[in-house]
Amino acid sequence: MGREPCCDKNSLKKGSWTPEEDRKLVHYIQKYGYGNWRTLPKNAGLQRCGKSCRLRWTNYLRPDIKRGRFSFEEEEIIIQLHSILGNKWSAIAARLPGRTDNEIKNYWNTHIRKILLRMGIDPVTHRPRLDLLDLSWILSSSLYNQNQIFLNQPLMQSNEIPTCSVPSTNETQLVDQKFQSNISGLSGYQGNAMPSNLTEDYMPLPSDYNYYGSDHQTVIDPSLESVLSTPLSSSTYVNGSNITEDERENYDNNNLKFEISDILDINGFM
DNA sequence: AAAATTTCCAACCGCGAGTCC
DNA sequence: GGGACTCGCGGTTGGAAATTT
Repeated sequence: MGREPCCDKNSLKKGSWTPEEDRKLVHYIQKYGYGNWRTLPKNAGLQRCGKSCRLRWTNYLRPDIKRGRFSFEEEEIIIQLHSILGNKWSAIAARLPGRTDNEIKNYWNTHIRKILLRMGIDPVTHRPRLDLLDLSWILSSSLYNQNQIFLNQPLMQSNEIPTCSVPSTNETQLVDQKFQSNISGLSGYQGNAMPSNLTEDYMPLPSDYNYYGSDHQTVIDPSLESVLSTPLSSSTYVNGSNITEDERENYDNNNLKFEISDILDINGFM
């Protein structure tokens, strides 16, 4: 009748793993493999539940795990796949060699989700929502106060449809279209329900631009700088060349100027 | 310098699907 | 056939580290 419980929970250790426990787990798996998580802890001399061992191995100890910050390309893939798959972290992780579902999930929740919310994008639907846009952040930014770049930025191309000052249903749609168009210009991102015929008209950004990367907003608001930052790696590729952190930051900042103004026709709200 | 607050992420929890007995 | 179990997944949390006051 059934199986024995996988472990006696009362005698098991919980919490952070010690280097010694890691060593035991790695040593055992290297020698015998990890076929049966139920019996592994006992055989390996660990006072842990098999579930905890599996998690520790798959999320941390596996030799093929890539550690360090996510690259532009990886961030692009995550956003693109999330727009298609939703919170299917394991499915997303399957397409990012060396990254775990837990790591991607954490990165999404701590970095990307915040960026999308500040930009007025619903992180669930990947569609713009004005009620999510953090206008206070835009208006209080040093960039706006000092240079009013948002206002001076040429918002539209001559062939674009002008927006009116009071958001109407049509304008909401237009903002939506402009938003999707800009997002679609970012390499890799396609979003949902993007009107494909608008793409070229509304694509002021280079094809290798990354919209999430624009959250390196030191110029806008230094307090937000860390939002996209992850430690360790000191350089990143942009346009096929290696750049420093500062260069990446500047790159992102420059793109933000375009991005916010294009996403929202700020003039219409002033 | 210290306290308070925020951020980040490793690890835990609970659930559903599939498997075992 | 069905209850007990494993496995894998996604959501949540605890606490360390970083940042701000």
